[in-house]
Amino acid sequence: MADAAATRARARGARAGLTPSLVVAEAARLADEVGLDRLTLAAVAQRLGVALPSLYKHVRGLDALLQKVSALATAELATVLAEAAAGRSRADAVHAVADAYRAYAHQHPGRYPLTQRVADPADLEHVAASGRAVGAILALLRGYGLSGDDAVDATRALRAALHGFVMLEHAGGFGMPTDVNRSFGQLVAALELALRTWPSPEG
Amino acid sequence: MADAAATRARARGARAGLTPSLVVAEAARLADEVGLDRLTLAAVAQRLGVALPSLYKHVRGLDALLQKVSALATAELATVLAEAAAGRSRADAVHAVADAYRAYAHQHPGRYPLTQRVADPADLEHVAASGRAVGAILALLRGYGLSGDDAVDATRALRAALHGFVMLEHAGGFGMPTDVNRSFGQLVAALELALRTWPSPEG
DNA sequence: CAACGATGGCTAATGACATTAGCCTCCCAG
DNA sequence: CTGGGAGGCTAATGTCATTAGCCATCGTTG
Repeated sequence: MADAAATRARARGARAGLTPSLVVAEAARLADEVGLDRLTLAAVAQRLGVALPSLYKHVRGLDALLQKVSALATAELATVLAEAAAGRSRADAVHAVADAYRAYAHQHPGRYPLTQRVADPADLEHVAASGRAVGAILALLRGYGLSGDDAVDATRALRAALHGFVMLEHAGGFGMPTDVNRSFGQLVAALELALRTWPSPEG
Repeated sequence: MADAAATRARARGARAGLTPSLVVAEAARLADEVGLDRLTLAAVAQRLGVALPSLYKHVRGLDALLQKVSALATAELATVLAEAAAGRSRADAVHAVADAYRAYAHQHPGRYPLTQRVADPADLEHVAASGRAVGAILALLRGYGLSGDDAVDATRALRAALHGFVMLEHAGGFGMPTDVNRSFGQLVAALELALRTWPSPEG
């Protein structure tokens, strides 16, 4: 493996050539492979072929690393959602965005939960990514004529439903063998129905 | 404090009088006070006035303790939901159960997330508690004439929405100052609306 | 082209935890 | 009153995060 060769080379003095971005990218990959709970600085260092403390030259510590992976994942999710919404509107757009959201969570089970971390206000890229993600949802709602507090309520409802579903799904919380894809479609359809008469679901 | 006195007494040989239930109860209390992430065997032992390894006479280890707290919390939540549903039906019942669910999550921020752990099939009490919790939701749906796969879909939708909302809320994911109670009410109303025409939200 | 200083590796030390092993006392059953 | 299980304990081990401090490298600069 190239890693072992590189490690041997560095034993003679060569450098590993790490950067903060490389460390974050490897951490994100690792999280998806082994699970967020097993994302450890020790494991990241091993995968990068360096000793654990070397990582501190690139990230402040474990929590800062998680926060950076959060920023990365949030940016990725925002892009995925925006692409799904492009060229669609109303029910079509809602289902496309919902499916894209769930697909991202499935493809990146390790980093997905980190997308729910609140951005550090000092991390402008992270803040911007969060804004883009919420913006993708808000854009959906414009098709229903929603804005202001109503749009905030509807955004929260969509986020809660999507997040809750993929979390329960990933936790294995759906015991019954009943088709999960169908359940998800029903949930999204239910919300879409409500959007049509928001904010007075009664009418 | 009595704890210190008890500790001194035991230094002379007396026993602490722990039981698995006492340990689990203290762990649950601690989780709510300091957060699930800071629930540690070391902290539980300290609160009970014993050395850390002593806990192993009562629980198999940290993960087993978390699983037992999960069983406790699930049972509590099931009771809360059943009581909320009692004597109500349709929209009245849906809102009461939803409010009770959220209230439990607020009152027990540490143990609430553990209610989403899947029960160990060997832990019959835990399995029963999970069944009661799902049963409380299913009971709601009978008022809408739902059963079979439709009821499964609707149950998943309700659980996902409720779980997602309280998780985002607790994570501080709702940045805007807009009234969160109102948002929750809107979400529940939206789902209730969909239940009326389930499983074809189109109609 | 050589010296320099910042950069990016490293080892060593510390401290929190979980876990296991093994000891010793208490308390109850006989 | 006595023997043994139950329920405490200390000690040892291993993993991990974090900090301190060392040293080689490499780009820059005189």
